[in-house]
Amino acid sequence: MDVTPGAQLMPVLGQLIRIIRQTDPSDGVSLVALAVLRRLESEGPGRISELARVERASQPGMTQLVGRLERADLVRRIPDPHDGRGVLVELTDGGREQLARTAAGYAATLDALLSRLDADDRAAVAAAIPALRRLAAVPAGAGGG
Amino acid sequence: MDVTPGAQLMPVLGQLIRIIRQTDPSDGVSLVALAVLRRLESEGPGRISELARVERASQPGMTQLVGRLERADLVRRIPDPHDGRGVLVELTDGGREQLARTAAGYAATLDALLSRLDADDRAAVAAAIPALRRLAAVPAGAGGG
DNA sequence: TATTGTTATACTCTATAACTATA
DNA sequence: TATAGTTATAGAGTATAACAATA
Repeated sequence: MDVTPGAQLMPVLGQLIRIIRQTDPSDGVSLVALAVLRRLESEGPGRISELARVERASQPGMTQLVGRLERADLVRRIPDPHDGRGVLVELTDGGREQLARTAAGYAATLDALLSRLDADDRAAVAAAIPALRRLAAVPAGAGGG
Repeated sequence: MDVTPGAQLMPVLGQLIRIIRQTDPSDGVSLVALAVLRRLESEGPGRISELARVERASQPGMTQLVGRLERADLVRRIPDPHDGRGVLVELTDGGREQLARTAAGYAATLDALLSRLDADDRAAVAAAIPALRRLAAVPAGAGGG
């Protein structure tokens, strides 16, 4: 067993996430919550089950998260006109503002960190971003090969 | 406000962490727990307060995490011979084995994901790993420049 | 007095199981 | 029967405040 890229990448991801999380807890918008808001903004209203699948949460977990977001007036539930069982979750104006604010806060934390690196390192990170984005977008359940 | 590297990097990190977390929950070893075990292995026994600082957790939070790890026989507490107030946390043999197992599981998840990328993307990620490692190692409290 | 660690308490986040309503 | 969503319940994880013991 040698040191694979995955083995090197993993602790780094954990550490970065912990740094990000601790920087801006005042907003009260967790990373999953933020991901949901972001998705609602870019894709429009979405179903609970779809959000759960895409964000890799359980359906009850997503119900509860949406409940918290609704109580904070960041989203609202509207009935799905095409399926009486379903619910569409929609971003409110407040949710849109909160999304912008929180995302900017988290981004600023990372940019501050990046600013401590030298130019070569910054360039290496920037060059890897599209690849990392594709890495994160690998569909759920995709095994190795 | 344009799209900074931090703004692009942030959602990717969140998504990757969620992927990693959901891949191998059976171990019961969280990412922070894993980071602590890893540190104990590489640096030897450490103080609660030191672990809390390095892993960016509160001191009570670290006490509780160490308590969970101790209950699972992954670490043990020994008195600090140089300071009656202090405690040294030490990895057990079981903890070392669990660390190897869990780290391998998480790494395999990431490597499987990486294997779905094309060669250029994989190279870009590999090239960025040292920079990302330095990014994650920026000391706590270091503001932007 | 300051530091180290623990206990008490509360909250967020998430999961599984059981349930309701619609398809 | 299958699917969409909710409720009930439990547990991990983490924080702040208050405390005990040692320096």
